[in-house]
Amino acid sequence: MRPHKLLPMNIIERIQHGVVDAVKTLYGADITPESITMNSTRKEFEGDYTVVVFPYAKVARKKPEQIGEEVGAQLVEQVAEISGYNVIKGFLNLSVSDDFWVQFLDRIAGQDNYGRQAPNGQKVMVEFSSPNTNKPLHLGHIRNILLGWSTAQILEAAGYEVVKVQVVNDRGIAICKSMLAWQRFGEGATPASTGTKGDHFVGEYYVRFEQEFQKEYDAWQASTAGQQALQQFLADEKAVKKAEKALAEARKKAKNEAARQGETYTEEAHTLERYFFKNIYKNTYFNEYSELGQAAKAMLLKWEAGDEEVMQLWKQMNAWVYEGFDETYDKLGVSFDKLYFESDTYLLGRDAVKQGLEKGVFYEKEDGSVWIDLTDAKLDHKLVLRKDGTSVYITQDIGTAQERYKDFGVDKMVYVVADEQDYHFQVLFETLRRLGAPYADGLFHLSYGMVDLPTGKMKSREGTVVDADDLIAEVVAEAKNNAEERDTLSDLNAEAQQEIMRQVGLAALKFFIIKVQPQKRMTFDPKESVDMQGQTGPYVQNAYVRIQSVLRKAGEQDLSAASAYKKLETAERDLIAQLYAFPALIAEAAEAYDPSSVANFSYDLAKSYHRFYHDYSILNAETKAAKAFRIKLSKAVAHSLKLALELLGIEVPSRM
RNA sequence: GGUCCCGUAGCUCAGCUGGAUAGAGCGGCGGACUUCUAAUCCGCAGGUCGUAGGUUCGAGCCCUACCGGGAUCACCA
Repeated sequence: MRPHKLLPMNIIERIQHGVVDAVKTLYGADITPESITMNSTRKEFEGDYTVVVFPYAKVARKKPEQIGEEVGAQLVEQVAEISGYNVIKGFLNLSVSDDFWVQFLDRIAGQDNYGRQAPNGQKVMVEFSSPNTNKPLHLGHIRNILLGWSTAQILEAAGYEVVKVQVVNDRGIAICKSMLAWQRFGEGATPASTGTKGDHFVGEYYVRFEQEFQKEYDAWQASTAGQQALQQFLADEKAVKKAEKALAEARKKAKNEAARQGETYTEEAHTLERYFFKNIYKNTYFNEYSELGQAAKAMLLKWEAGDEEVMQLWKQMNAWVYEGFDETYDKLGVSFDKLYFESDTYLLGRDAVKQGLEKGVFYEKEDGSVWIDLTDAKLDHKLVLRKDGTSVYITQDIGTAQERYKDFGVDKMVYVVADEQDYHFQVLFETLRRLGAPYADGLFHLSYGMVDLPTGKMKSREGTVVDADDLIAEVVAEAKNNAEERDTLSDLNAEAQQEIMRQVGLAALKFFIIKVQPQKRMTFDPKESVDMQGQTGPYVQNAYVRIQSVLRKAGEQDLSAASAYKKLETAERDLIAQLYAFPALIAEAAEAYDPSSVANFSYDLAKSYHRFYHDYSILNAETKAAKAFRIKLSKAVAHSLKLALELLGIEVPSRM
């Protein structure tokens, strides 16, 4: 056996350097290691890694096949870990020695933290969830929360110190609507008195407000004032033309939608009059005529003035909501290091604007409003302070970013926010950059696509929004059905069973959502989300559970015989190679802020293990060495499966 | 109209900095449990990678145009 010393470079880098040397000595050409195209060898060919040698045909002035032969021969000679090669067309397939893999497995077998990088001294903040406090969490929040949590875990594994935060949108007209409705129609009811979860309780009053407002608005539309508003609009040719264009598009969409759903499309639902009242005039009505609108606005003013009664009501309602949110977060298994409340931060940022104005980052218009000119960054002019000196959304975000930097001194900030705010974050980041924020280069908007249902978009107005709590209950119930059919847990007490079903059900839901790349819009089919077979969370958990079962049966084992195992099966090499690639994959996932790649990795690893498990016996392996080796390998696979799922926020049961 | 994102099998999705015959799962069909958990495994069927050009030894991936879906272009948040 060739002595193997631990080398600083990994096998991939060693191959690359070997190729650089070979090309230099054989053909006298200089290439860089990064320029080499290297892949894992495809299953149908022999080998572990493949180097593409087409690009060297020019400098070598030889056929790709010949280059492959020459480089391959030299690599076997020069790189100790390469045991053989074969060439097909321009592809040089390299085999890594079994020795190397066996020793690698031996090395990681003792590492409790394999896959996790040492701290890199950098600190990153991840903001996610950030709900409004006027209604409960829904499916969209779940995607956000899972992405945020998972990204935070991945960054931590990659060596960052991570601070998880959210901005709670606890103020504004929305919560005032809930407050007002409760005041008028609540008759002193509480979550406790009605047996309702706090966030749902408050959400009901928000809905109630909207219903009452709609009633009021409908009546007004028929009134003289309403008809006058309509006539006035109809007289404005330009406005009508514009509306008709938009209306035509809306009709087209509605028709397509109806056709897709097999429903009938009615023209009456899309008249110009309806369009006017629904899409053009509603805000004006709310702000200028609506009694309820006036009352809600008055309440907001009182809140801003610190009116005691309003403040008390506000605190009460938000407290109910937080109680509900906490329950949902608990069920999802997520937590935060710090909460920022909009009621505290909404006035921030004005000082920053003043300083920026002095530095010339912003400019003032004649009316006193303050703007930033981002046209040279291919963006537009953007208002940062109204003429009356009050702030807008982005002002607050500028202030909040600075506040956070003061609080934690982070190097990076990741905002997990849906892609409808892409433009906002471009503007925000560019503005912070110009203000000279030291963390400017570390700003990242983790933008994700909306979640659609098989029936189309979620629309709160049409009641098609999928509630987070309902969804969680559903997947856990489905896990329970599955478990009962299987009857593998009947010797456990009810509590232990329930815990496993919770873990399995949530695994199905979480994996289903995280496996899709963030930037893609995703279709959420409730039926598929509770699937537990195939490419699912429970499938990955099951691989782990099978290993635990084997390990239980194996009992305490002396695994030293494993090093005598000399000839690896293909399935075993596959598994070890995947384990080998794991740390780099985590690093890439962290760099790209992409949890979906970790989900895919976990699935691939589980799949390889399931196949291995099916094809080879572990406890009844042909030799002592094979048995010890396979137990060792299984343990290492279990460790990486567990870590991978942990990075996705998925727990692993030891039975299921 | 300007800008951005997406378009891969019936459905849901992978496809790493361009590399071999484009891969999984679900659904369909057919097999494998007296043997370590069958929430598993194996086989079959299923594709003009939205369309048309271009760059390249080589394009699902890069460039251009177009088509389809979505978002955004507020002194809303």
